Amino acid sequence: MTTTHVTLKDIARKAGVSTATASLALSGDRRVKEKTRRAVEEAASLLNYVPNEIGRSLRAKKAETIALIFPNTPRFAFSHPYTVHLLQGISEVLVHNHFHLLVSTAPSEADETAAYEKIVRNRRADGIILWPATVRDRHILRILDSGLPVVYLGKWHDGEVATVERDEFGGAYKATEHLLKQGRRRIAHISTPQHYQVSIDRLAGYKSALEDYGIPFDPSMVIGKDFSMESGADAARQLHAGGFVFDAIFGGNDRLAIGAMRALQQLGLSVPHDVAVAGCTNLEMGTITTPALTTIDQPMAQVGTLAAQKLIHMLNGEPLEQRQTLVSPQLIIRGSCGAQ
Amino acid sequence: MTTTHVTLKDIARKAGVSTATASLALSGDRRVKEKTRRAVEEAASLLNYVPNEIGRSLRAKKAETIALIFPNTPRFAFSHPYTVHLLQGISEVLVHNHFHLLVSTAPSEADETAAYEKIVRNRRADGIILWPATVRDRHILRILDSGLPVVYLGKWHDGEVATVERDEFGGAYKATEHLLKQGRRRIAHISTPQHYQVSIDRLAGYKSALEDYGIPFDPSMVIGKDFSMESGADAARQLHAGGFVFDAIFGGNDRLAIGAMRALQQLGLSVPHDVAVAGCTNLEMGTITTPALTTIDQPMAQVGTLAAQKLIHMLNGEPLEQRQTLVSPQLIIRGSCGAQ
DNA sequence: CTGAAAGCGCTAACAT
DNA sequence: ATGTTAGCGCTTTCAG
Repeated sequence: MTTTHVTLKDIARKAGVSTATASLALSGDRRVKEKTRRAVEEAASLLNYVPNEIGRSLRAKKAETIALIFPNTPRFAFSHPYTVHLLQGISEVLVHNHFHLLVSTAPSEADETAAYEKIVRNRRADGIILWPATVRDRHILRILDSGLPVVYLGKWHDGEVATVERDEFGGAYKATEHLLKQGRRRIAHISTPQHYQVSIDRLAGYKSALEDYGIPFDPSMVIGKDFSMESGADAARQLHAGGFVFDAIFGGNDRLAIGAMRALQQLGLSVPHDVAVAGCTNLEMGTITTPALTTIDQPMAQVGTLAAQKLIHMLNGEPLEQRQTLVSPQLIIRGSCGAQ
Repeated sequence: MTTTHVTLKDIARKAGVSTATASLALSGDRRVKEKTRRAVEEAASLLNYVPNEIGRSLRAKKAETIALIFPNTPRFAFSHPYTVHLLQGISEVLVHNHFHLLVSTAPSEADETAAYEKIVRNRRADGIILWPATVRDRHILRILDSGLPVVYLGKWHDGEVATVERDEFGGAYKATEHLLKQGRRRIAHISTPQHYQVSIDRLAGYKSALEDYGIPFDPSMVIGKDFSMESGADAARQLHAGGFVFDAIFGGNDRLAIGAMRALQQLGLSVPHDVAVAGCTNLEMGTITTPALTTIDQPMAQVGTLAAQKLIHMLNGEPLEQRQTLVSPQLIIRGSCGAQ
């Protein structure tokens, strides 16, 4: 039960040297005599010395810590399907570089600013990986302005800020194109709330694919919902009840797509025969539907890895090969679109 | 672009007082004159002062941070189905108590000790929430011995250590009992690796229910697998091919149960008519199988909440109402067992 | 009511 | 080769 903390002073005394020498010895500085070094090391291991990183941080003005900031409540942050993969990718890099990971969420939607400020300016972290909030969020600017190194996980207009961005536009394009390639021409889209950049991008990707295939965009084929399976089912029923002619649905995420698919089946329609369905986010759930869901996989672990690496480079003062990185999604073809 | 950090000294100078007075003023100490306080506060807000928490921590010998330690690699830690809910529960408490959350994983299975030691003794965190490792993990003892307040998220024999434990035994019991109540008598169990405490507990709960209903335990009805759907399918095929008579399966987790269910259906068996299936862990995926999966829900967000609250109490030197808390799982009845 | 001084644990410039 | 000193930013006696 080692309750009291053993400090450098303790081991210096034990080894019969000054704290300065002890410090140098432990850092392996060659100015200190071999014999002294050994004495110090022995004392350290004997007393089970572990340096107090707070003291070290204060001195060095760095914390060897990076913060992952979600400008959202914990509830939102940790229910997002991407979060775990992101955490995994980030952790893998950090753990190998001996950095700590601080995970920060906001107490409430109202109270964001305070939370940001605190993390950003209190020197608890040397750099920040910032999850994008809703597009209107003005607080982000503060973080970006704070002077701390930041990697932003989304689109940013200003070429100065480092980003790792996934290509949601391209993903949506691929999914829609896949439907088009299966001969579908009346493709509906269930969109997620448009104050998220990803929602905007997915809608745009969908439109762009239609355009490239000469299909005029029909706003009545886009139906806006939130993120749940139930919403997807609603949307499908709504499309059906509205008497719209449609032979495919591109869901703004997998939950929407799965909800829609099941609702269609309950209405007696066949997927993919009557309506092909594609999703986006690659939930494990999509592997067990009948038919299994064609979807878009975003390499979120890779996003995390790249972001962490980029940040560490910045902290080391090393030049970045690219300030802004775009990672490519992958189309996962399963049965729900009729290919395969 | 606030690059240079503004310190207490800066605002003291600006307000024309000493740093001591400035500090007192900002902390709202009533010894300082109203007028001075206002001057200091004004200077602070003018210069956009945010206290350096590293300095404060060094002084106060606490970090206002708690660490969540997974004695596992990031890959393992963040692919566990419970993790996100746990994080959510913990974050919610911490964010309201102005604590930071450090999430710590191990670089590799071999390198655990170093990782633990560092977090535990370097004073980066004031307390620890510890995710259980495999039962043989001896390093845990070090953490528990470190003198830092710890809340352990599992079973611990010693009544001294604070725990928040979910009742996996009870969950397995409930699931098995539910099958028994549906009149099933030949219940197989697909178990997860037995070097995890939860696996042992679930197997024990299963056995105990059988016993209470007067069914002799038959070891050949337990088949050990890992965690995946494919393993569940394997197990089901193996049971089927082995010519065992069985009318129900209790899966050691939902993936195993779902895999098994689907394999059985592919073999032409009906679920629940021929074989009832119950799982355990309540994945969203279980809601969309046909039939939907009966399962056990462990309130992991609540586990997180309780653990964080308990730890904060300990840090505040407040007495704990209970050192060890057991949270109760809930049986979620859906179609796969024939009830409902 | 306010300021001077000390010190948390560490490291680095500067002596010796 | 090692020790002395100073200081990172903060809080808290202790004097005044």
